[in-house]
Amino acid sequence: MTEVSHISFFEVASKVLKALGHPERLRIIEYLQTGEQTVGNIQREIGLSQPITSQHLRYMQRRNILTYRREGTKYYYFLASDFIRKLLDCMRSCRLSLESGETQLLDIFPETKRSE
Amino acid sequence: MTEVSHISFFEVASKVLKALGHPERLRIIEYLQTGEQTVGNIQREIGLSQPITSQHLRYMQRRNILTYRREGTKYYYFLASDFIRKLLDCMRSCRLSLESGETQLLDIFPETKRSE
DNA sequence: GACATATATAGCGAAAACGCTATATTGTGA
DNA sequence: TCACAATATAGCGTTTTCGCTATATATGTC
Repeated sequence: MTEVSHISFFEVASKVLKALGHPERLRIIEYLQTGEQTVGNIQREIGLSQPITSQHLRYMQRRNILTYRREGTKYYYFLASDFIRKLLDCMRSCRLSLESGETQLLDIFPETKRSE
Repeated sequence: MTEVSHISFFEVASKVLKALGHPERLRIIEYLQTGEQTVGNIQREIGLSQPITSQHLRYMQRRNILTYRREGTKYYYFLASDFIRKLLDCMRSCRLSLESGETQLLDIFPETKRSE
């Protein structure tokens, strides 16, 4: 019974959000939604170097977003909790709302050049 | 018609998530869900110093999460887009799922001491 | 034991975030 | 014009990210 009760939702949520605030990590997380994967598979799927992949995975594992299971020399990483899965559901919902045009956000990348 | 089409959802989303990955900023955002507020009100509500408050607001404004409106010497900040509002809805849904016990996440704060 | 495979870890430099103190800017009213 | 109120900005030191290269570790195979 870990007593985390005095830590507010904001502390917890912000920590998770921060950990997901990286494009490659988001891609990894989404990839893992279909189930556990080895480091090698993740690496090839996302297109990252081996150390970078490993570092992102470890980063998220330390923050309890991922866990892993070992089998011989292979490491299978997977989503650590239903909460993360719930969050991913939310993300997908937001994504759809964006892509359908239901909502939009103006110029998250204002540095984007037009016609160059 | 800004052409952001070649920038994937992951880039956009991660940028927003990163910006929200801070407890005080989350609090601010949630506070603004009820409508626009002056810097002073936000500052008092969240309990931050004036410069810190201003900096967080500017940080989020630069990332197009907030916008402001000026009236005399007062600055009214408010949520910049429906997408952000949608995201907040998702957050609330996740929050409820956490608090109701429907989902949980184990030890996001492992450094938390027990009985000390 | 030699070697390959799969993955983790260390170390490093550049960049960004963070919180703080001090100061500048701008509008308002006497 | 002077002073005040509301807010922004600058500058600084510390910490955290980030991506990279190089190396270590552990397991399986011959």
